[in-house]
Amino acid sequence: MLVDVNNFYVSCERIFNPRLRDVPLLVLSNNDGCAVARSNEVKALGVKMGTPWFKIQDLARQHGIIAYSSNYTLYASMSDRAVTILRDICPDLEVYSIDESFLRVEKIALHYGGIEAMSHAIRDRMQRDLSLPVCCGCGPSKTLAKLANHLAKKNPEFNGVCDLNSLSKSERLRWMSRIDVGEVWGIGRRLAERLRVLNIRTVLDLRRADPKQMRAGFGVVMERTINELRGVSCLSLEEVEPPRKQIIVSRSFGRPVKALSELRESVSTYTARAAEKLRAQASIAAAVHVFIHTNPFKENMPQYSASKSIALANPSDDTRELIAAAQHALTALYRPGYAYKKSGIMLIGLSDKSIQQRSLFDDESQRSRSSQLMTAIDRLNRDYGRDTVTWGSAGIARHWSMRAENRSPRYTTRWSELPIVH
DNA sequence: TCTGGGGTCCTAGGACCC
DNA sequence: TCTGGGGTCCTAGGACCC
Repeated sequence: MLVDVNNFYVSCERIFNPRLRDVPLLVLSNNDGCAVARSNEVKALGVKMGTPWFKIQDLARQHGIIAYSSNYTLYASMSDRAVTILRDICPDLEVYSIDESFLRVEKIALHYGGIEAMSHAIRDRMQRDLSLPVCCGCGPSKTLAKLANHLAKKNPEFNGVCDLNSLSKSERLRWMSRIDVGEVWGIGRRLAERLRVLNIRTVLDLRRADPKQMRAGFGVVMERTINELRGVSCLSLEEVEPPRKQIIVSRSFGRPVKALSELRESVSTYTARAAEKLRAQASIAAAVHVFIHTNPFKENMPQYSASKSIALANPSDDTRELIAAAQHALTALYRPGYAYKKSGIMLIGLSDKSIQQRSLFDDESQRSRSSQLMTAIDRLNRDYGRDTVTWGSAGIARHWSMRAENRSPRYTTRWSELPIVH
């Protein structure tokens, strides 16, 4: 079963601010760039996912669309609560994204008197405990559960719940013949285009294609997708989240940045954040990759885009070493005279900290001091809030930082931002 | 003024080994 | 006329997901 929150970010904003409930509401990407979540009212006005905010503003004024900056602290916190509830109902669970989980339900559903009853129990509980609307889709493979979820979401007659197993075969095929092939999980824009050339236009067309033959033309992923559509499960439930293989932190700037000193602050800030994530999953990085670029949408401005990797002498999770490497890369990349729009860093070549290869000149005492220092800093920042202890090179004023002009309070994670009831 | 951020997997091709 | 067979590792690029 796939459980998916409807319009997740928008729904989070509505929990603590009931005034937002019946108005057209948008949530914008970082830097207030484009629409990443839309209420049903906004979808009805024809606003597409990813539309730049400045292109919607006239429409917004006409129809009273309200736009919020994204509040990832709130969304992550609500996501954690949702997963806690789902795990309580069904422990065989894979967290697939911030607002979706796959559940293995065949046994547990029996206690609820079937999948449909279980689905409604999930919907009621999410509504009652979190004020979050969800849809449940169920099928014999992940791809079919995804498809069922799509049906539940788009067709009111399903009432938010669709179990493909409970439909007759002819009903299943009829629904499949009505859905565009591009809606299938794993079929993106490019593949959908290529499939249409072969006259494969609907989910049913794809289901009828020959898996072996399609593998030759499209690769193994396509073969799996077709088999999954036929009810042959090829993708397993991944209950334990594997550690990340790379960690990226990057942001667009709130305004164009020209000075190397400001780029340096941004790169240190992002590296420090990436290093925290690295330590949180008990990994070390073998190399640091830095990139900077100008605004590609400004076609009449001089463009520059560059990136560079620096390998560390010894894989590390020490913010000081990672920042030093990142700054070294930035020095090599920087060209004066450009208006930079974005910088970012990647930690790559990640491996488990507990099995690290030491070098001939390794200094055990230094290494242990480094670990203790990083642990202490992480704990201070966790207990007393981000940036309680910060890095000098990351700057203080940070005039380059991203725009977020209408962010809601962090209702669930800050004492000072708790909602107040009058 | 103005267009996000963070990931994964697969494949082809090159370089190299014996 | 005419130049093997079997393998690994790495990287870049393309596709996808939310």
